[in-house]
Amino acid sequence: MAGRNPNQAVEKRRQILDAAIGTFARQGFHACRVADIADEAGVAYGLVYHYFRSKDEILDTLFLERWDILLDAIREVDAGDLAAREKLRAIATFIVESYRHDPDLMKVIIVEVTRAANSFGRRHLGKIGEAYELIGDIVTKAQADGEFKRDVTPQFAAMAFYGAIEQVLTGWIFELLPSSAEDYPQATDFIVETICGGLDTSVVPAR
Amino acid sequence: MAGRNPNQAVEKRRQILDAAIGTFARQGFHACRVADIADEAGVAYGLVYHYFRSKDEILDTLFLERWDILLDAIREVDAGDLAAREKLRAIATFIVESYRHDPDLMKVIIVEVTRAANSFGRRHLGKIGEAYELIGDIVTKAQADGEFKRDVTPQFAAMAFYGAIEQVLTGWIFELLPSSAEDYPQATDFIVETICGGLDTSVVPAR
DNA sequence: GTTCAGATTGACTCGTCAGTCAACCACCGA
DNA sequence: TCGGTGGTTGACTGACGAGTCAATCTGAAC
Repeated sequence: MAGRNPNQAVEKRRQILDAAIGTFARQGFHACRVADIADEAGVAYGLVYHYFRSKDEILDTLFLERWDILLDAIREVDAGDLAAREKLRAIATFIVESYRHDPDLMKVIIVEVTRAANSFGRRHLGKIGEAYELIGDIVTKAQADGEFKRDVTPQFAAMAFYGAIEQVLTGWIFELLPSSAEDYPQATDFIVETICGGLDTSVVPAR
Repeated sequence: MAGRNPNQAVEKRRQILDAAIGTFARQGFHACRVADIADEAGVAYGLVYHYFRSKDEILDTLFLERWDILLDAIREVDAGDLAAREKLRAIATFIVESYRHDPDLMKVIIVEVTRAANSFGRRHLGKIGEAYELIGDIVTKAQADGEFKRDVTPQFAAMAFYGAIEQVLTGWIFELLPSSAEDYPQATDFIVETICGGLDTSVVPAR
């Protein structure tokens, strides 16, 4: 099963990454030992270091793999010609669906990287900030078009939007919010409705 | 300077707590050693263990001290008879002012506890959740009064509101958002305006 | 069948740090 | 002045876990 076949090396690497997702999600990055990852992957301790330089590199890999997909998704949404509200809905949907599809991975990314900017995420602050900027760009355009009002800075609007999403995911992760199948699309609606339409009764004709 | 005077014991304890705020904020909870806290407090290593059972207990103390103040503040706001939007504004103001007044402490609380629900914050999930519930109560009442529309669950609205605030603070903490003196009240306005009024142009008469 | 590169193994090393503890000291009351 | 309570000290211990490495295995190539 040796290195002649490059696919098998890739698979072993993947196997370790997948084990790491589970282990990080269950125990947290700091609490889990490399031995736990190796055990879960059904692989010897040393092999982890054949494929990765360090425990950190495993988490880096998991984060970057997924975050780049998110950034691409946002860029693609932005490039389309939907209304701003629909663009934000598409982004919220993408993130919520990512969570529904692989909650452990999203938990690791949010808990250990995105919301751990002090310890681990510091290294990725730039990458994380790119997402905020892309969302801000959407708001900027919407304000120029008159679709969004101008009294909130795009930067702050982006933070409010992203923060609301992440908070809801965090609520699911730690079981502070209900998360049955029908809650996912509903939560997406709630977030978009709150951020775009606001909570006030006002005159908004609703979605 | 010994224990006869109980005030001096309290002061020493405080001295260690204050040193811990600085050290945790600068290096992060995991990266900083108990020796760093002792050094910063100008105190011998062992004395830290005279006043606290463990490193964890120091962080617990910092968090609980401050979070209880926040919960009280929210309860007090809720008990008043302001309009819901003004209640939310008062809460946002309180949190933002807390940050302005002691950014290091708020950084520690947010980065090491609130947003670290997996490692450290797990122990305080209940306490943290109380804040969400209190905010949710405000929304519930506002919906009953017709001030807020009913198509967003109070729970989700609370998460969106709190998430937006925390995200903005995080932006300040990691210098992803401008944070000069005039940005604080403005940010408060932005958050309240976004969550209550929404980003849409619509017919909202502005704040 | 032999060779060999690369995969795989897991016992071991080595640094780190939270927490302990025995000694020391400062102040108060008698 | 002396005894003692309790604050204060910092060297030491013990556990733990990331990362190393020499030995072993595997299968492709010839």
